[in-house]
Amino acid sequence: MAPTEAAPLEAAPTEVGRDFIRDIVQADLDAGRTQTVVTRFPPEPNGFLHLGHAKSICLNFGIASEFGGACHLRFDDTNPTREEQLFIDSIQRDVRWLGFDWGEHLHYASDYFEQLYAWAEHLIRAGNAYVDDTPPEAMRAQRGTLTEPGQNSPFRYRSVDENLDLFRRMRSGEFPNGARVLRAKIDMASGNMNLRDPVLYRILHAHHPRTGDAWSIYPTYDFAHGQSDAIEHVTHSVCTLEFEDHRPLYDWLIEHLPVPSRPRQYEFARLNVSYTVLSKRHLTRLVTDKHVTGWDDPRMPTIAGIRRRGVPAAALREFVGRVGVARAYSTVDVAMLDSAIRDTLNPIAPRRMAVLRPLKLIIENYPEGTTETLEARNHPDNPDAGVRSVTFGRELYVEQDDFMENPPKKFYRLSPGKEVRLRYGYFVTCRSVEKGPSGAVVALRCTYDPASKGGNAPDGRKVQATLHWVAAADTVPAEIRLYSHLFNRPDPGADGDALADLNPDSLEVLSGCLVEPALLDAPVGEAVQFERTGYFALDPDSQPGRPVFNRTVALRDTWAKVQAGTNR
RNA sequence: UGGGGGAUAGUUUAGCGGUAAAACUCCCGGCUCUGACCCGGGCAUCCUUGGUUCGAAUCCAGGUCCCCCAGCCA
Repeated sequence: MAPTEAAPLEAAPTEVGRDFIRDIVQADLDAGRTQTVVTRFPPEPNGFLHLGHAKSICLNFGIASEFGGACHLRFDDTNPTREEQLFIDSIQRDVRWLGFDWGEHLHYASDYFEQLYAWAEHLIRAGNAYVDDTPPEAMRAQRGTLTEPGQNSPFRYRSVDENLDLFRRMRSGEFPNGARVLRAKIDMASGNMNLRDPVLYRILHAHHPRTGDAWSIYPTYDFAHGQSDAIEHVTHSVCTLEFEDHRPLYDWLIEHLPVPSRPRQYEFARLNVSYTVLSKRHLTRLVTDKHVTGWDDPRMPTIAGIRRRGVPAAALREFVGRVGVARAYSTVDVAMLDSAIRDTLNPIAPRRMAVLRPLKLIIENYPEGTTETLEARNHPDNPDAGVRSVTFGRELYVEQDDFMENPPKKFYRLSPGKEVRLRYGYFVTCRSVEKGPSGAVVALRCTYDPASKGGNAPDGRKVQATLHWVAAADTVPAEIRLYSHLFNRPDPGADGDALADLNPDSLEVLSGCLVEPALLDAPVGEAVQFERTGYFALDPDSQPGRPVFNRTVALRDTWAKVQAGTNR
């Protein structure tokens, strides 16, 4: 039977049930509760975006594109005392780099200040909000505790007219910071602290990056967020778990205001990653206290730092996809990130040779004063990547780690009497070593087998190891920066101050590295594989003829594990 | 007896009454002109105690542990 017409008329089966939020969206669509899905990514522009934001960005923009909807980028700029244009710019750059497009939908909560203000008056008129003159400390005392109900403010029963008058005067700038606030009149005895007459507006004589000095009062997050969602017709307002307690307030405001749409808030567990921190507070401190060189320090878990390290956006998306979305508190092993980076880079990264810690190798039977050109593949599995020329000669450099004078049993690499292959080159055998005054090996004296040119011996004999190398006659000096975990424990700060857990060795700068000349053409930020070592990307700090490379991620190193095991 | 959430391998996640699935890590082995990649194999008292059921990670009841909330931050 040839079921020629069996192809379903429906488009490819929608990928349903990938996580509980997508389940909800699908169900809303199926039930007709939602016509077009609208999500939003709502950062406050007070810092750089990090891995945690990447999860939220992929979720919100991902849902929008999977369900044929839209995702807005909205700046939650309701607190001018901590927000800067620098962050607004960096956030847009990072979201774009991650591969997402908000189209026409670049919004700011500050765009809605006038509307929000009108709604505040609406609440006052309905007797649902009041101006409170209680000083902050007294207000805190009146709020009660987790186990005791709060006390009503003495200002709670002001007349609508008085409230309106005072609120307008707050707006006009008549009162100093902190003199009064506008509060929702809900329930001072609620078990949910957010419902104990939450503050909706506060007086802030501060210059706003976008509205300048037009306002002397600013809405709080709670008063701005849900209403902004409603104005933009956001259908699914996805945020992290710590806002769960705010949902009843979110809903209360939506229900008491004449908003144009009915958004719903859903929460998921925020991302935590081992050996790093993802709180703005900590990241800001790392930058301001100069524990790192900046927000884009390659050790930082920021998008900018990760990008500078050489990680492609696709790797971040892959990582986020592997991590999943759920409501359970969790900390992802940073090894999962590394794995996603390697898996993304392996099929596409061009191969090059670079010697990080050079050790001279002299081929005694190679004709002096001559060199030759060999062909090296740019990718082992992809012939389309082509080949390049590398220079071979009598004097070469190999990796110090690739030689041991007294090797342990499982050491495959070079040692006196041992034969190995130089990648794309010849078989060489170590005959003797030269030592410096301190007794350290400074050069290896070897012989080569001219018949093994290209990497294979005609007699079919095998070698256990293939080493990368660089020719003394044709090499470029480079600086290479090796990065490791910023913190030296998987849960920084678990015992107190996270900064006390900083890893003092998170950056190792290698200055005497030698790389093949083809690397001079490497584009900034795009990782290449240094064979047998790892993925590296050119850093903007590079000078002409003096490249600087960042290690994006190391290759898996089974030998290092074996060694670590035997040393124990 | 404040309110709100969460517990599935070392780590994330799937499972939605039919006898635990995937990725990462780790261990063993194979392959290899990268000790990479790749390919085999291994690694789970489903927090706990009871109950319902022919059958429970899934349903019910009671415990335990963990997280969030007392900003005029978001």
